[in-house]
This record gives sequence, structure tokens and C-alpha cells, in this order.
Amino acid sequence: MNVLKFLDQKITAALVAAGAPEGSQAMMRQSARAQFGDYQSNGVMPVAKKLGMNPRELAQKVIDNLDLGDASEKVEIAGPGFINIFLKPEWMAEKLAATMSDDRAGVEKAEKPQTIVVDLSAPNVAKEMHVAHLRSTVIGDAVAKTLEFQGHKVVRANHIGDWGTQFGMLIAHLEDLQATNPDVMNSELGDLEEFYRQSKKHYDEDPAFAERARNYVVKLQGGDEWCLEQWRKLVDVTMEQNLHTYGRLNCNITAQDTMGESMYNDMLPGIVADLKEKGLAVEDQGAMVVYLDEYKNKDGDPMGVIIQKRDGGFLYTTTDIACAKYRYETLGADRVLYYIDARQAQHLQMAWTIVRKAGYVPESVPLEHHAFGMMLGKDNKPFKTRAGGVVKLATLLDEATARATSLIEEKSGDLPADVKAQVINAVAMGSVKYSDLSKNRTSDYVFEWDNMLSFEGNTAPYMMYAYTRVQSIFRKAGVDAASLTGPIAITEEAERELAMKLMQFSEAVESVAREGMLHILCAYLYDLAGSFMKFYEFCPINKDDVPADVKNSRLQLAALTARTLKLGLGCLGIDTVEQM
RNA sequence: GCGCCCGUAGCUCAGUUGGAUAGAGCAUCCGCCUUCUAAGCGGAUGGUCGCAGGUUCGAAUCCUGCCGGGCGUGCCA
Repeated sequence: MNVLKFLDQKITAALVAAGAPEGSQAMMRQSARAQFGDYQSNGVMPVAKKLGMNPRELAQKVIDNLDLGDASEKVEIAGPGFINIFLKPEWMAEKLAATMSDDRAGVEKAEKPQTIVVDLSAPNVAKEMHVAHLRSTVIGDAVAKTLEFQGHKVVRANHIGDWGTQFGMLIAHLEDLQATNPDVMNSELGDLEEFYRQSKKHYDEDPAFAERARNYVVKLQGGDEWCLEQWRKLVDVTMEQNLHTYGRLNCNITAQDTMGESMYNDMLPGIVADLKEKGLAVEDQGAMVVYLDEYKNKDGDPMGVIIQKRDGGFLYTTTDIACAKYRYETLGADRVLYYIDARQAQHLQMAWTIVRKAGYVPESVPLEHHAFGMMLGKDNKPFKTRAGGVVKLATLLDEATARATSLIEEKSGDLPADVKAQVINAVAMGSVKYSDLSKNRTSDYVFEWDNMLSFEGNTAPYMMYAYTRVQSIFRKAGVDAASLTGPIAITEEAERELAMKLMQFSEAVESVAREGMLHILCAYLYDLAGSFMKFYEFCPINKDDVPADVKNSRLQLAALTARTLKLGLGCLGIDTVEQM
């Protein structure tokens, strides 16, 4: 169940019964401090002000109209008019005992399942993924997993950069390489970054090569078979590598999810014609332009967005307009989430403004830009290596694996080889992902090896470790977690704290689904694991002097902890292991 | 020039959309393994929330102005 929602409904009703206007908010929150109870309502004060009442008097009237049944132990007014709610341990115990038979750990299925398109990852063809791609990939996939857990139909849309003028030089360069080595696709293209660099260099230094490249651009756009074939090779070899990386990262992004820029080519002429017909686009200096009053240019005039160049070529705004249209019309999206760099915010807003004006996607279908910040170096400036380049994502993952290997050799060298390999992988990939997921996605973040590959404190291994401790308890007890029944008793403080955390899983999940902020789920799981660690220290289970009923109760709390951690980490795309 | 974003402990970051005494991790220091895995637990140190005003019962959060940084701003994506 969702305790917050339950209390919010009760207090809201009581607030209205106490004379507050319809629509008043209870403003329920988890309490900031233990002394303020488990939950607090902050909604009385604003209402009292509006009504010209004494807030504490109104709070009292709210309490008089409040019926929480056997859920609360104490409800008190504090400070200027807060209402603090202390839940009854017996009530919590009863709810948790009921959750034992729920393999979703208390998270309800969505009332109205939606089709949600998640735009994510978007690597570029003929380039390797670098660390900046981590955010879009990992966050997008985790949100997708969370939404799927809620029962929504999710379409992962991998908007790869597979079109544009750069393909002329890439095809020309590929042609040259193939002339000397017919098997180049299978051998030398292992390093795409180098391939791209070489072709760019050639393009800049050799006029004849550049001329051939430009010619290929025209032919490619005109649908030339040979050019398309070369282009397809580049796309395939790139995506083969990227799919391998997704697999390493435990991201469920497949070949079927690849929906690159090129996919919308056929739609573009029709879009431009339609916008012109609707009077939204006009010709200016040979180009087709949409003027938007919502945005101003340097001179303070409405900003013009070019949707078709003078030479007839299209720009990425046009593609993004077509893309939004496609996702609504063809994919049947009820909601579209874009995990894209914050720098593209204005561009997306403009494209969507046009989409709305043209009526391609109704207002009832939200287009949400879930932006994230840039990657910075230690000097707080945009991140670059000493050579001015980028760190390849594969390099980061290799380094993580190497570090995890030496740590696990040191700490658990005697694990069977296959188990050990599994643990190394889970720890390495979990750490990298968690370091990204646990940060508020809207802010820039500093790339630091040690920080990103840390295995101590607020990291994925901490939670994985908590999980293995539960498994260890069950191995020692010789009990099957699934077979447990009977009453749960909450008496110790550590039990109470853990029980409260266990009941708040659904709140974290719903928050993620609403806002796409994974760090909220990370923070929740870290709190949960922390509560369990304390419980583990202070509430023994497999000890001779522990009464059978207490042991049975604590085993259930442990079992629920494991289940919640596994489900929660599952939403993040982080694996659990049985021992480590 | 205009627009958007950012500035919180030595470092990396939270701060539930205006709530109570600003919290974690790392680092530093002190305790805890013959007791279910010490990748852990308990405790300590560490803050003029960039600066200055304003709004109100209440501001890290909202408004204004500065300072500092980043990004974007018509024919790349």
C-alpha cells in the first residue's frame, strides 16, 4: 500500500470537513525528524491563513474530523500548525504481514496502464559511446524498467544519430579502406573513434576526397543503392558494439528499439508541405521558416526556426517534429519522455511548440524533456581528457571490472569461479550505474574515476551486500523465505525503523514514475539498506536465546527487505547476488 | 545583447517543489569482529546555503539587483 496516499486522502477529507475550501491540499510528507512522527501534514497553515483562522485551532478541528482507524498511535499538533502522525506498530506489522504474500512488495499496478515512449541513449553512428552517453542510457532504461514494473507498456526509442552530412566522408573513407582490405568491416573497425578521426582528417586535408564525400552525401540522400549499402554497414557495425555495451550494462535496449533519425526521412517533405499549408511555415531567403512569437531572436523579433534549408535539405528540428508525430500516431504514445542533454532544451521546446500548433500531438499527450546536466572535469569545466578527447564508455566499464576483480579477489577470493565472475560483474556495473543514477539528473556532474568506481558507503555494493546478508541469514536458518507466515511483531526501535522503510517502497517508485528522478529511488534503497544494517546489528535472528516467535517475525522483516531491495535494484537495472 | 541552467561541509552530492534544529558518502579522528559476512555498526570534527535586499507565521527553496561559472541563440546535430 501507499501510506502517504492513504494519509493524504484522510487528512484532505478532514480538512474539508473542518471548513477548508474544496481542493485544499493536505501536503502530506514523510516527517523530517523522528520527534515529528512518521508523517506530517503541512496543509493547515496556508488554509488557515486564507480563512483568517488561527492555524492551531484549525488543526484541532481537522483532527476532530479525522478518522485513521487503528492506523495511528498518536496525532498531535506542533509548532505553528503542523499535524504530526505517529503510526501504530501493530498496524504496520499487520500491513507488512499481508505484504508477505505479495511478490510486488506492496507496489500497486498502474490503474490505467499507458503506452509510454522513452527516448534514450542516442549514440552516434561511426563513433564509440563515451561516458557522457551513460546518463541517457542508464537513466532512460531505469525509468523504462520502473514504468514496466508499474504495468505500463514502454517503448524504448533509441534515437541514434544515423543521418547527416558527415556520412559522405565516412562512406568515402570506408571505400578507401575496403579497396585495400575487403574484410575491413570485420577487422579494422574495432576502433570507430579512430575511423571517424581519420576520415575527418582526410576530409579536411584532401580536396579531392572532400569533393567525393560531398558527392556521396547527395547520392545517399537521393537513395543511391551502393551508398545506402555502405551506410548500412556503418550503422550495423556501430550498433553491434553498442548493443554489446547495453548488455554489459544490463540495459534492456535491443536492435528493435533502434529508431534513428533516418527513420523519419520519408515524413519530412510532407511535414514541410503541411506546415506551409497550415500557414505556419513561410519562405524566407529560399529557406522554409516557422516564426514563433514565443521566442525572440537577437533583434527582439519572433525567432525563426528553419525547417528546410535553401538547398532543400532538412534540419534536425524537422526530424524531431516528425519524430513526435510518429510516436503519437504510429506508436500510440500516451506520454513521451526524452532523456536528452539539457543543452537541447530550447531546441526541443521550439520543435514541440510547432508540433502543438500543427496539431500533430494533442495537449493531452505530454512531451516531457527529462534533461540532464553535462559532464564536467575536476576543474568544473566541460570534461575533456588531457588530449582533449573523451573517455570511452567501454574503457570506463573495463576499469570498473578491473577494480572490482582485485577487490573481490582480496575479500572473497575463495568463491567458486563462476559465482565470482558474476559478483565481479554485478559490483562493477552496479557501481558505475549507481554513481550516475544516484545524482539528481538535472545538475551537471563531475567525472571522477575514484568516485564513480567506489565500492564503499552510498554505492550499489552497499545495497547488494545488505541483500547477501539476508540470504546468509536464511541459509543459516535453513528456512525458505517464501514459506514464512504468522504474525510480525515490531518492538525494537531498529525493527520499527526498518518496517517503516519497507512500507515506503511504493512511494519511491511512484515518485520515479512521475518525475523520472532515479536518485529518489536510490536514496530510498540506501535508506532501506541502512535500516536493515542497523536491524542486523541490533536484532539477532539465528541466536539460541531468540524466542521462536521473535525469530519468525524478524525473518519476515528480513525476507521483505530482500524482496524490496531486489525489486528496487531491478528497477535501477542493478543485479543482486546471493553471496559476495 | 537576449534566453535557459548552476553556485550548499576540504571533496562528491541530497535537501520531498515554501516547513520545524540544512542532511549523506568520501576524507580526518575515536570506539566495535571467540556472537547471523567488518564491502558493516556506533560516535566526533566539519556550513555566513555565492553576495545584498525583499515577500511572510516560516526562505537553501519564491521576487529584484549584483558577483562568478556553464549552455543556447536562422540554413551542423
